Amino acid sequence: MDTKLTIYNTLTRRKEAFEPLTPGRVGIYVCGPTVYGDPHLGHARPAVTFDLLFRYLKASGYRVRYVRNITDVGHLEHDADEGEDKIAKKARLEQLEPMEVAHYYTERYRRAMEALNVLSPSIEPHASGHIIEQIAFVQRILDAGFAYVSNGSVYFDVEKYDAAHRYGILSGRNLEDIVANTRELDGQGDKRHSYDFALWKKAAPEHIMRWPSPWSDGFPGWHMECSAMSTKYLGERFDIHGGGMDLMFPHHECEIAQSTAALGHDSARYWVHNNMITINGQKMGKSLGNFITLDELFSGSHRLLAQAYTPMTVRFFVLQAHYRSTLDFSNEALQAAEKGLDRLMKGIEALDKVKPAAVSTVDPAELETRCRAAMDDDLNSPMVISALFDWVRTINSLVDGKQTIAAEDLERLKATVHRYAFDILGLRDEKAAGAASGRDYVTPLVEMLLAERMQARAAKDWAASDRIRDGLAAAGIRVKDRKDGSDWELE
RNA sequence: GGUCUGAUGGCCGAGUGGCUAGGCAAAGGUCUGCAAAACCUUGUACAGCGGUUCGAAUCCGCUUCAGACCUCCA
Repeated sequence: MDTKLTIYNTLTRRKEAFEPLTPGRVGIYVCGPTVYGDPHLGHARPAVTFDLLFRYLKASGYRVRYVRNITDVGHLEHDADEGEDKIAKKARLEQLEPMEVAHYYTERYRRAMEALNVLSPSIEPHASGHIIEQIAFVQRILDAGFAYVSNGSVYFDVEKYDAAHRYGILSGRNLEDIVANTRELDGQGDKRHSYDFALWKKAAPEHIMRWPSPWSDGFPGWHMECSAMSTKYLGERFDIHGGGMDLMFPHHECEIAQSTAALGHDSARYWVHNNMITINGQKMGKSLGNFITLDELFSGSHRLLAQAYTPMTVRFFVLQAHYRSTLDFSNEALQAAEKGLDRLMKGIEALDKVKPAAVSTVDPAELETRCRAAMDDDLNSPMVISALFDWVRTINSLVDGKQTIAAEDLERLKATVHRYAFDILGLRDEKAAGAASGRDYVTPLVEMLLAERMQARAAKDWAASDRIRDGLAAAGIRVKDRKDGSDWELE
């Protein structure tokens, strides 16, 4: 709780000191995925970004309730009469139950998140499980006079709201801009104005996903779930609301309007938005069809991929850029991340080889100070990584004996490195973990062969030595000679 | 068209009025029977043009270019 965290608040367009509403506790709501497709690289960005925030707040001593929703209903494919739910549409195409589709992709999403070492949120509410709350929320807005019923649907009255509270505070738009720039779409006959948005939609006869309500059999509008569920689980006021920048308008803007209309005040204090991942300079997204799914990334099965990348490489890649910058995908960048991560992990492993000395010529407090300052400065993970890399060099010089460290400082250094690399950045030493499990199995064999090779080398029988090395290499075991023996690792 | 971001060395990517970010690649070196691996050393870049300043990549203006949102999107 002793952080001096500053965080960029989209609402005010500046970095602000973070002060929780309730001392020692933090409530966070983040817009999660719409589960009608495989999670892609773009989904990794907010997941990792807010995981970083979640981890840092927890590591700083806060008790955090982190709510990340699953959207399994409510997003319209098209507006108005064509209002066929995305989930329902896909379901019909594939002859599946909507919930079957939603469940399938929810599981896929969870698995991908687990692979990325993204912690499970405190609560992961489904929109479909909160229809009652959403209906109640719509009713509150109606009661407050900021919505109207039209032909079985309920619409938000943007004009009336704007007069009372001003619409557009998050995205920096005013109503005239919106009027001038909102396209008139077909079939909006039920709305008074094109910029009004649906709170409840009456379902067309063929629409599968539908629930009874006071107004019609239908389904909630696509901004409703976040207002209803954040209020239910975090209260009428909570600390942080996060999501991708592309959600700022209209989604988050409408959320603010809904909450303010129903509650009389805005609910989230800090609005935090991660930037996009781009590919060839363009946003990666389903609408552009240029996205790479996480599974494809992990398996290398996409025409744009030169190779497979481990989940930790992807995580590290995301963490190497600041969350508010765009991050451009390329094989070169992923490969650089892969190698960099490898170097970092090897450096951390080397910590175990450091022998304590009587005095320290290095001060691990420097690392702690730098990492903390970086995290406090709007979650600057690239700076944390930079500090860790500087210390990898220091660790290597400690191993070489060029620098020395006392036992107490060594423990402190280990604790700091682990805290930032593993607990806060959420990295995992995949190779070490994989090797440990594989090693048990093959160790006796490999050790025996390496002993043979040692003898051959001692006898300067290079042919025999190389034969053993090549044989091991063919089995996926890389031999690394040292002065006094050999190390080996599984590919 | 409106609103808003950005332009950093071969690549990715931080930073920000004066001090080496970092990673990858590259070059050199250490080690080594060879190889691999590992480690060490090396980079003076900030779109262009003006302006403010003792000093600007960092602030201001203009120009050019790129992107995001304005429609579902992480």
